[in-house]
Amino acid sequence: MPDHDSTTLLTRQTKRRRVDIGVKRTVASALFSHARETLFDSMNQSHGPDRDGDCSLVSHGHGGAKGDGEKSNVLRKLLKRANSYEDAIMPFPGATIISQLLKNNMGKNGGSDSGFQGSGALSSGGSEIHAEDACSNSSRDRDSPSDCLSPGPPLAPPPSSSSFGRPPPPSSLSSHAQPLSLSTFDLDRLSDEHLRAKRARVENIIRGMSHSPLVRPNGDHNQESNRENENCSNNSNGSNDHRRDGNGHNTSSHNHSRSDGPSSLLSSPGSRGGVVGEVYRENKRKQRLPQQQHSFTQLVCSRQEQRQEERRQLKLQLEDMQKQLRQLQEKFYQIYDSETEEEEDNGEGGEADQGREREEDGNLSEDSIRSDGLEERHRDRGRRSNDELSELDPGLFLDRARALLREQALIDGEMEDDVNGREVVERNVERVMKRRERGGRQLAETLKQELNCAVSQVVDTVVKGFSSPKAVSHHHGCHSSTPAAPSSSSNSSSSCPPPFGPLPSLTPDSRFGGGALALSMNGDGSQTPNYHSSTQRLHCFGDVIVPSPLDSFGGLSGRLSGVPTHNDQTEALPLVVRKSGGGGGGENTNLSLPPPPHHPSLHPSPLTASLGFSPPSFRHPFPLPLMGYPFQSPLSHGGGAGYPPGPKDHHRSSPDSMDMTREAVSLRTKMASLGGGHLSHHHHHHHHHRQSSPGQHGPEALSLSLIKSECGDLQDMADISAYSGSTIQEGLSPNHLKKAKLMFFYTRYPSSNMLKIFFSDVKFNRCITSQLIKWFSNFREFYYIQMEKFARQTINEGVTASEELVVSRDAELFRALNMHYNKANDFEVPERFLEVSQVTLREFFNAIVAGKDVDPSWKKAIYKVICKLDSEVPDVFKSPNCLQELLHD
DNA sequence: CTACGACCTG
DNA sequence: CAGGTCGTAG
Repeated sequence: MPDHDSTTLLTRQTKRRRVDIGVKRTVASALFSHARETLFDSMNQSHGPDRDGDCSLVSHGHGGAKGDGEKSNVLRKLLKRANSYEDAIMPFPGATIISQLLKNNMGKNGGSDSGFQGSGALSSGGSEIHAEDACSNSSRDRDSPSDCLSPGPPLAPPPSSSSFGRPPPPSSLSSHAQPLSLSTFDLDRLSDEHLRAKRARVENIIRGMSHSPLVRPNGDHNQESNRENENCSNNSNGSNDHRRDGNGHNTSSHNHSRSDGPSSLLSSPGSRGGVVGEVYRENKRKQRLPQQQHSFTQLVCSRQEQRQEERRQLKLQLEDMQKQLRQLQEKFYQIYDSETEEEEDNGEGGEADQGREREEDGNLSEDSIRSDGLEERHRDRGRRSNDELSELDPGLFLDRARALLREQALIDGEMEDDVNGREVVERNVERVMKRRERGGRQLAETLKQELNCAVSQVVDTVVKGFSSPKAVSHHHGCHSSTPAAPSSSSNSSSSCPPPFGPLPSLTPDSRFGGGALALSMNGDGSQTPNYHSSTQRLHCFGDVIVPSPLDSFGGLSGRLSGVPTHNDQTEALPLVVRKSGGGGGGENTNLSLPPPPHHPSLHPSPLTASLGFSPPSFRHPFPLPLMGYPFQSPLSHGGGAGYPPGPKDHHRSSPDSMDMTREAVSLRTKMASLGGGHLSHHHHHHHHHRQSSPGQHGPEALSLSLIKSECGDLQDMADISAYSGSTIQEGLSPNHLKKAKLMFFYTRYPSSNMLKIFFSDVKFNRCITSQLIKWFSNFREFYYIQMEKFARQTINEGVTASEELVVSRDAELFRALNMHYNKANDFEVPERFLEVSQVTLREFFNAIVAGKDVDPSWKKAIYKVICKLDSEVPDVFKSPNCLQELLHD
């Protein structure tokens, strides 16, 4: 028998080789990348002119394109300087504006806490920003001939190294530190007097800005300045350096040590090093020197003032928005809290798990949980006070959100970034509106996310335009090399998932079991569908996952010293997440996915924005409970025994068992399971399930969904999400699987129509259908394998006549089959199945004996025969409760 | 092009 | 069991 097998196998094996793992992903990513590109383009366009304008401002009279470039550089330097000052003032230079805003809002609760969060945001967001800026800078530099090194390699490496090097370092501080080192640019030529005067002015301005609302345009500036420093300051022995000894001394020698981690905190951004770098700098200097300091100062000042004005306005707007957001969030949280409490009872038990579940609930599956409790919420609504209701009303929400978004968009427009921002906003709004029509509640959920995303995006965009109008690179030279797919996918996922920080961060934690750490992550990563190289993934994890979780969870975990009230966290989280999530933060959410940040993609704002709206499905934080959940578990223990739903879930939940692949694989099932438990009858179960599952699976689900948006089409996803929220439950549960197995005793080749009839309790979509079909396909596979195996076995045993073959209930073959399709043995296998099995076995036997198995497709004939042996499936199977009825017998 | 099935792989 | 590929049929 072995001979046959081997031959056939060999003949067949020649073909398949998986080249690409992510076809579907490609599609999604393509979308993202496209969006991103669009964004970038628009950004560039808008900024390009802007840039020139800026230059003109400065350079008028001094003439010459070169002059412009030089001046702009000077300006940048000045700005940088200002930023550096700010940094000194600001606890977390790297923090994004949003985070700053958050801090402000949270300010009441406590500086320390807010600070912490900010730092968290910084770690992830900051790095990204840096990277982005680096990219833009590099490109920009290229523009000016004299100013830069050749476009190629020299420039490219630094950015990437910085981006990669930074995050990994355990302490988020490292990221902060970078910005600080900015001071080392070469203004050596400038006289001290001038410098001081300038500094004083800038400082004043900045202080003023920083004092009130922490909003500061630096985020990008820092990055930019960093870049600048890298480019120009390396050789500066600088008079400037005296202020920051740390920076000065480490200029060239320590530059590369950034990646080393903490030690590099104060080190300057790194020189491109080498002779080339020196030459490059020299050129720069020469260009700049000729310029007149005075005019510079004035120009700079005026420029600064203008900016300040704009900033102030922006600031105000942002603050407003933040407040509104906060309100919304609070509302949500209120609801959420109440719900969670209700559901809390479900607690699955183990103390050990408690902690984790909590975390997950808090962070990760907030949304999911909520979505689960949609129905309950509805009821709750009735109980809630009117004002709350009004607040919660989706319509109101939407309106408000719209207004906010529009406002922001307008602002953006002023800033010249509007095109993109607006589009993004509008799109988001539109989407929101669409959803509204679909399902009220879900909407709210989504809206929340949308708002966060949109706001963050807009803010980012605006800020960016502000802080680094010139920084806008034509292109992300760095990115170019990056695979669009990965970054896009990750981004997409990230962009929205983190409606409230928790989601993203949680994933990582839960997934890796908190203690997992980078190492374990790596392992997991490898299993995950390949989005990026393992290395990249690792980086991502290190970057995103580690830092953000801590920060975001700080409150929950209690790691943070003065964890403020729950509310505080909620507020802060979203922002934090947003930052990270939005730009790179998204990565958090994706966590599992390769974060865009690492890649050159680093474009925080643009990417985020684009991602934000792209895949609606991604945004859904739905728990996507695994199929593991028997709606009847409570009712029928018997059924449960066979497929212990609980166990499965637990198993998956456990960090060790976390098998990305499996998880990913089961996406469809999970999605289906969303509604799975639900069946009209047992709402309780359903809820219970959800609760437990969301926490446990939330992360996976998210990542999965992201990974395989496949199920597809956005359409499907949307449908699913809709279902989850609505009464129409959809999804395949373990019970469905069991039912399918039992049905296999009657039919081996059920038509899709039949499946629809017999799984009427499932909302059918492409995914579900294909999944069911796949199930039966798998059943058949097993069935035929067994048949062939036993046929060969009997042949080997010397049986010569197929007539001797009889399949009885005590036959080994039957036992094997029964074990597979009726493990619990609680179902009486129809006699017909025995007959069919016997026929099949004999067919195989005869075919093998006849030597037909040499033909690669020798089984087809058998299939043809067997497919005609399907019998009617009892009507009982049409009932959703069939399992109970059948098994009880 | 989609749908479906077989086959292979994990 | 699910994912993927490939081949085929409509």
